[in-house]
Amino acid sequence: MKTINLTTQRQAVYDVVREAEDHPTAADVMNRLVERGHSFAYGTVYNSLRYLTDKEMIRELKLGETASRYDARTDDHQHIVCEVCGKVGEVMTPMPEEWLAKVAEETGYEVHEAHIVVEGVCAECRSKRKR
Amino acid sequence: MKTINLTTQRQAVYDVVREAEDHPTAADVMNRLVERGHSFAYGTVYNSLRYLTDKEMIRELKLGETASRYDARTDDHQHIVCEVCGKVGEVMTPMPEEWLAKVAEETGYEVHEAHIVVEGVCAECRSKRKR
DNA sequence: TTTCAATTTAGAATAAGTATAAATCTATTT
DNA sequence: AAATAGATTTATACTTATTCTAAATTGAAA
Repeated sequence: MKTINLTTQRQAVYDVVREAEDHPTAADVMNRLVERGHSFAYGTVYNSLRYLTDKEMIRELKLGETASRYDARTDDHQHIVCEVCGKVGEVMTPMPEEWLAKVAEETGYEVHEAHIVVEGVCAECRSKRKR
Repeated sequence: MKTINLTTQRQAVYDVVREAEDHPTAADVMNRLVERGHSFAYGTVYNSLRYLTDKEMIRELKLGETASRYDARTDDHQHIVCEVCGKVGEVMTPMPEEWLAKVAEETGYEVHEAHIVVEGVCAECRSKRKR
C-alpha cells in the first residue's frame, strides 16, 4: 500500500512540520495551525501526525521529554539536546557500523536501528554561562 | 550532600529494582511491592524512585515507551529493545569516544553523554518467527 | 444520486506522573 | 519524657500527553 491520501488537514500538518525550524511537539503543531487560520480537532492533529509518520513523510522523535517531537527530515540521523535551554540539534555524523555489529554479536539480537539522544550544552548556553 | 537516608519504603523500592531480572516500570515496582506484603502510596513509590535516581543508586531509562523503566545497574551502558516481545537487554559494548568527539565538533555542543536505544529482534523471537 | 469507506469532529477516557496538604515519623533539644 | 522541627509518607486531586468513541461529514465510485 503506497497510496498516500493527503487531506486538507494532513497537508496542513505536514506543511507545519516541514516548515518548522525546530522540532515541534503536537501542541506546537496545534498552535501553529491556529496561527495559520486552521482549527482542526485535537485528535485530528494526532491522527495526522501518526499517519504522516506511518507513511514515513515525517519522523516521531522521543527524546526523553514527556511529549514526542516531530521532524520532517526522514534520512538517517540522530539528535542532540541542550541540557540548559532544551534546544534540539541534528546529528548527521553516522554511528559506526562496527559498533552495531558488535552489539548484535554481544546481545544475540538482530539489530535494526539505533535511536541516539546526545546530551550536552549548546554553544550559546556555554558562552552565557562563562560570564 | 552525600548523606543517603534510606527509609523503609526507599529500601524496599531499591530492593525490588536491585533484585529485578528485567527493567521494571513504576507500576511493575508497585506490583512487586504488594507481592512482598508492602502497601505504599503510589506517590511514595514515585518519590522513592526519583530519590534513588538522584542519589545515583538506580538509573531511570526512557526507552521510547510511555512509561520510564528503572535499572539497578548504574555503570555506563546502553539498552536494546526487542521489537517483537519488548524484552530489554543490556548493551555493554562501549560507544566509541571518537563518535562523540565528532558529534561535538559537528554540533558545537559540549557533549556530556549519549542515551542509545537499539531496536531489533531478540534471538528467541527470531527462532519463533522462522517457523 | 445513492452508497460505502475513510476521515473529521467534539468530547470522554486513559495512563503516567506530579502537586498538595494533612498526618506521621525521626532525631535532637530541653 | 516532652517539645520542637524537619523530613517523609499518605491519600487524593490535578496535569499533561495521548488515545478512544460515536456521530457527523466528506469524497469517490457505482
